[in-house]
Amino acid sequence: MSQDTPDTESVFTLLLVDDDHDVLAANARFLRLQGIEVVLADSADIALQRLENEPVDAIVTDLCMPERSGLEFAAEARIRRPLVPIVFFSGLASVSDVVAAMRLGAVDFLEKPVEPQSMLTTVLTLRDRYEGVINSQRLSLDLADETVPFRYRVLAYEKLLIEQSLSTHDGQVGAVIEQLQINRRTLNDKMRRLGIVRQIHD
Amino acid sequence: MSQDTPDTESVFTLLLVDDDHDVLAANARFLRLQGIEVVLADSADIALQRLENEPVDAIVTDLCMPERSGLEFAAEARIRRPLVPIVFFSGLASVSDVVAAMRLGAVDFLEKPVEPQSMLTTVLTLRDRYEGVINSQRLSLDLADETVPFRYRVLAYEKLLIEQSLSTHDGQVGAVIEQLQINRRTLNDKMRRLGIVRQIHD
DNA sequence: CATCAATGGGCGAAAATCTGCCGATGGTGC
DNA sequence: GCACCATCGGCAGATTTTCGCCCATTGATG
Repeated sequence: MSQDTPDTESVFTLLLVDDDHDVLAANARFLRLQGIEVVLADSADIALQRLENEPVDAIVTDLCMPERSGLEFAAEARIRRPLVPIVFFSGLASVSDVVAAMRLGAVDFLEKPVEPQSMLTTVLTLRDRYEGVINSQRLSLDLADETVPFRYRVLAYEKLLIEQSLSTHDGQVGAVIEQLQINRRTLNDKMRRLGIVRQIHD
Repeated sequence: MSQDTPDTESVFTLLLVDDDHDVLAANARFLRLQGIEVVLADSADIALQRLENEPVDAIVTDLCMPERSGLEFAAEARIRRPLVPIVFFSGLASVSDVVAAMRLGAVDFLEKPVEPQSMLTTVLTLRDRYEGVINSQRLSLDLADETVPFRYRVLAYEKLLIEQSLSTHDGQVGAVIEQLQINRRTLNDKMRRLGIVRQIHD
């Protein structure tokens, strides 16, 4: 509802990962000047921690990092937040790196040196998509915990999908049925089982 | 069940696209020797025609072609056959080309000169996946695609969870059972249904 | 060769889910 | 009031999934 609370649900937050502190700080400053909320991490481990503890809506990460590479990090991040878009950047990317990154669900791949402008464009695209697709629901569900049993994780995902579709269609169940190609009766049952409450905002 | 029957009831057909006739013919001969059903096209236009008129289960195409590039072709192909996997190969691929290709749903990207063996491996992978797809409807892993029906998206997520867990535990099924807290029998069934192949790297 | 651990899979009963049929509710327009 | 539309839910049969029991295979070990 409100918009200037420090952590509303409507704030779009970017997780920026780079082991080079100077580049990290410079990029962060630039993005913040453009009004993007940025969270920083100078290693994959830190990034994973932040990902678990803070609401993150998109990730921009370096590919080459000591200890854990960007690819490994992305794989881990994927487990915790399957729907958060990831953008890579790197100077020495081989074709197979790019393929691997895209397979992990990368949205884009920027080449170093990254033009501030092109990074901004990419991030703004992510934000627009975020605004468009998800309004009220936060992308980061608590699918985080690896100790959560398989069944519950799948249920959480089902719930997320339905809530997402509901919110993009303004609570229209009929539209959800059509989009998800799911039987009406089944959808009703699932909503009740998963505790999904349809709310129409007029 | 079966594995080396020359013409199984489920015929897997590959569409091979390359503007270089010699390369095209050579690759086709090689693949046919391996028992792959191959359909040829020496241009994007021809390929699109064939795609419309003949049953094609996978596409392998050159990226650089006169008139219409591999990317444009793939985009068109995508419209006509959204679920057919596409593999690109090219000698001079830029990062942005690879990104564009993967976005168009490419499954892999091979670099020229293409080793016959690696092309074969890729194609065989496609065929295996195709077999799995036959069994459990279709499962082209696309967690982001919103046009994919609910059920398939959930199945894709289940597959992702299991594969992730498998890979973090180095293929140890026992560890997966423990982590996901899933019944061993159920896991086995799901793996078979979802076409998950456990691969141990020693 | 016997044994053990890990895994895959057939069988079948129990459980869960899907889904068509039908009635109920609430809002809108005539 | 009545027709219409969108939605929800009970009921029950069809379908799918789960999972215990039991056995086969494989690879390592004694």
